[in-house]
Amino acid sequence: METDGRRGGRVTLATVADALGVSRATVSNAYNHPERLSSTLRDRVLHTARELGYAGPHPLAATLSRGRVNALGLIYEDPMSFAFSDPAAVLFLQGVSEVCEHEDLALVLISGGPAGAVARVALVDAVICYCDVPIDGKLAAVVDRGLPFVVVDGPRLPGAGHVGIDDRRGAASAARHLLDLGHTRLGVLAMPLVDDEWEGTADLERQDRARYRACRERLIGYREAVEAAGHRWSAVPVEERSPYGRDAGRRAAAALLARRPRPTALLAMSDELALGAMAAAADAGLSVPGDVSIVGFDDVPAAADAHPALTTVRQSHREKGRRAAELLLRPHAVADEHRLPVELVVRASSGPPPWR
Amino acid sequence: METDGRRGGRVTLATVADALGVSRATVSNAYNHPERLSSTLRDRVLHTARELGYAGPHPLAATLSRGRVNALGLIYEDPMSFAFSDPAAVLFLQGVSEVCEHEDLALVLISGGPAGAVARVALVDAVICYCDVPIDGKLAAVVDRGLPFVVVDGPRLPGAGHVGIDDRRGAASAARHLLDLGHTRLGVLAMPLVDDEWEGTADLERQDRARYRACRERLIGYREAVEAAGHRWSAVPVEERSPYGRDAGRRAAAALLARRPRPTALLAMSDELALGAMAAAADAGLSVPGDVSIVGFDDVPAAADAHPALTTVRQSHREKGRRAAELLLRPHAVADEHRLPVELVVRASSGPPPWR
DNA sequence: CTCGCCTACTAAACCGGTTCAAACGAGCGC
DNA sequence: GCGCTCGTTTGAACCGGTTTAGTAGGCGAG
Repeated sequence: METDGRRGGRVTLATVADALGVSRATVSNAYNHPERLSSTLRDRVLHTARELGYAGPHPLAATLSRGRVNALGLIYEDPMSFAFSDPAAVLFLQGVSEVCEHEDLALVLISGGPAGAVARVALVDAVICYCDVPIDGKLAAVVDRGLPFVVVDGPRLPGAGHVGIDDRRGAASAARHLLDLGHTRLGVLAMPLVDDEWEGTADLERQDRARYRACRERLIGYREAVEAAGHRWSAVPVEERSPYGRDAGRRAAAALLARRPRPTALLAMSDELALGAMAAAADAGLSVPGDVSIVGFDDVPAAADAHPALTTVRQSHREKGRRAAELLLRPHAVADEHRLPVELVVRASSGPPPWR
Repeated sequence: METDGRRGGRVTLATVADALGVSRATVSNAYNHPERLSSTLRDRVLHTARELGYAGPHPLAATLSRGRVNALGLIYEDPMSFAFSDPAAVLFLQGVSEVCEHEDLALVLISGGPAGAVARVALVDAVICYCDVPIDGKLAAVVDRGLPFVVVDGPRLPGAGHVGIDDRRGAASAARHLLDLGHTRLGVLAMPLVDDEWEGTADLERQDRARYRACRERLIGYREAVEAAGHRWSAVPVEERSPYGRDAGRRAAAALLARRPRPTALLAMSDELALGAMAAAADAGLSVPGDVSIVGFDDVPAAADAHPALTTVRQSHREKGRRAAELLLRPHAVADEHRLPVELVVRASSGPPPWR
């Protein structure tokens, strides 16, 4: 016998076992398999534990034996703090957290530089990669560790699940909407195509190098619609700004609206960019949609609240979050692909061009 | 000798040690204390590890020995998913995540019911309790486990740090602003005072029972200002709605604006409630601030973007998040108290009453 | 030549539990 | 009185590392 119940003063499961003269297995069972103990003994164990100030099995140790930590990890492309200023990302997080809540799982937000220092050691059972990027440091850490993971909006990766939308079709429907209204001079507001913080009008070569899948697809969608309408894509300026917030949209739109002839319609690759564009239009004394039409992408809540309400492409970020989390809960389904619907929502920010 | 390098096919540190005929300590050192090994041996170890498909020490096991998981926990009063629809909470999260990022810490969002099932086992070193509530299930779990924690906006708890603002003064300044403008018929929009999902006009007795510290303090602030101006507090209707979003504000304001005589100014305990109130005013065909003035609390970004821009009490949620996280990083400082500044921001949603 | 010290590495304890096969005793049918 | 089953309880292995005290060997100084 002679276990080591009192080492260093810490109260461990062994302390309790010794105090009662029972085995550690018994104490462990009192917490994890109460039905295996006589109720008398169980009560004695629990009572003694309380008396000794034992707060129950140390989660870390329990976890090591069991091999499960009951936590889902979430890796974000950029610093995690950026996610909180992106309404779409916040909705996504909400979706994920709903599932976590329901399943009694913790949600672990993993940031810590591209090197993946945190990703390498984060205590999680599986990971949602909310990023649109080829394997970089963080994702590599996940792959190395052999953790199950799901990619959202990004590329399909072998062995990993996938949740996304038909970005191309969504973008095409937005462009077609404007073209159908009679617009011929379009401008595009793009989030960063390449991860180099460059800003300016992205030429075709740069568009081709677009690194982020969703970006690339949306660009292709715009282009297909423009060309299908008989226009030249090369005549459509694509203004790229970094990072990807409202201010970026404002600056990109300012540049586009300063062109002569002025575009009569702006296609924004996100609602945040579009809302920035509305501010730029106001700055320039232009009315929306009288002088310039604006169409966004995402349909975040602020889109409907805007003045005028923003025409945009709806996708459910929350549902994406839910799906991603659920995919990880059913391991056999991890390699699944979920493609969620998109839908053009016509509101007040788009109308016929001024000359019509 | 004869270690157990290959049990069940899993590649562990022992596998690598055996393959090389060195001790496990050596392999461990190769990763954690490279300087303790000759570079020759270190390279051999790392190389063999790669060859065997060993991804490095299992974080869980490492953690058990070291006793640190490098993660901060965050407990939210309500279901975590609610936090993502509250702009103030999102800003707070952003502040926390900034620090986590900088310190290479994971941020663990803990939800999972009031019973604290998740809180009891979440793998974290310390906890931020972003809730304004006496010890309930979740917090009890934290206390039992002896984790260091910080309370934000809630009550001061012995041994725990605290971050908050002077809610009373902030509320008083909002009320004083309206009273100075000449308003005499005020109405208050309150978030839940007691956790019973009740809705209606909270009488003095119910106000007294207000369970949430911030709520209680803001109410007192309003009251003090009202009484200092020579008015009777009991004449000011306090409309309570549950939960605490924009829709709640809309409903509360609708009720207040239906009163005769109609209040000429509304004090909202949060910007979300205030923005809901603006919608209610529009519903009722009332102009803001012509027919009714509205003042919020928080100064979230949407406040400045509203039409008209919202007068409100500014506090920095992000800074609160940062402070809370930082408090936990310096253990000796955990019992500290941080009181952040508040400031009235006068914008366009408040003006003199109609008769002036 | 010897002592002491330093470097490179190892054995064994430890982190705090969980789990599984086996032991034990009691009750029961025959 | 015997063999069985059932419900409890336990010893020992295990989870996968980290760490500390200590050893072997090489080298310089005295």
